[in-house]
Amino acid sequence: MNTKKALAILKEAGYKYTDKRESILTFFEQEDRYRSAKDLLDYMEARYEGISFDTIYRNLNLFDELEILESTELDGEKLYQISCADHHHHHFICRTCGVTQEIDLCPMDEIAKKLNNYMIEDHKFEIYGLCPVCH
Amino acid sequence: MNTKKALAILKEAGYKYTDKRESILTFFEQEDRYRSAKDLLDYMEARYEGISFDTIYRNLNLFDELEILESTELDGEKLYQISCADHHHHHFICRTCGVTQEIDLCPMDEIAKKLNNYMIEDHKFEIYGLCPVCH
DNA sequence: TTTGTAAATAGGAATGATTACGTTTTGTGC
DNA sequence: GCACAAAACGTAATCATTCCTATTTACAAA
Repeated sequence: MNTKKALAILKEAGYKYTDKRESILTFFEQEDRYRSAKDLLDYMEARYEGISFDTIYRNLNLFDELEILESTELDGEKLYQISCADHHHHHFICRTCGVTQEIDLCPMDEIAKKLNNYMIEDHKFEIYGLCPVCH
Repeated sequence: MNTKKALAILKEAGYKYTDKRESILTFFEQEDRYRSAKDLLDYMEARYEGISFDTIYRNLNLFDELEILESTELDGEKLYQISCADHHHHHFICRTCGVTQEIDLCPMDEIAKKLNNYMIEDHKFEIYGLCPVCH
């Protein structure tokens, strides 16, 4: 995923192109790791004085829906990063810097068989720790 | 885990025995599924007029630390249930009623090998959906 | 049984993340 | 350029949780 592709997805879905949206995408493309709404707000406030929470959160939710971003929830805070692959995968997540490492192994197929009468909607498999740089 | 064993753990760790703590344990023993702080508060308020948030949250955190309860975080809310096994395991969790089904399969051993330079602290593997009763 | 004291609780304020909402501004198709 | 719907502003509200101080209580030692 890159800014160009993301703006195409937005246009396709009938959303407007704004400079704030482009900035948000640039932020996530540059960072390429999990970042919080607060992190984005700090970045945006430096560029757009008086930007509102509404703009931050509305766009984060929108981009998440459109799968331009992927999200997770850690210690009571939602985190977002630029969508990193088009196939099913999981992540190692660095608790210090938010960097992720893709994990392609997923045990769901095996497990689904054992949950016969259960309706499985989704699942979360994440590994937490410190990346090589942070420890 | 049952109330008796939990009270023994409390005593062992030097914590006091109070009727509120016993009530909290009774609640989770009866429920035997993930419940929120709010659920517990409702239960406790019916029994102890004017019980404070502090008592609810302090004891939830304490019981979680002592592994009398196990916890997870779902949709921005912490959930707790009575500790259900003494070996490593994961859960299917029903989104409607909070009932859990133990999953003994864990792919971490295989994955740890692939994350050579990473310091792995912990991991979360949860399956969400509807239990046989709720769908 | 009484007493000292550290732990537990009450009551409510504070915090932090997120959502809501009425008003104003701005992109975009015509 | 114009009209209109979407986006953003500014700020209040909400929700879960934590924090704080005064008061009460459980428990152990005398």
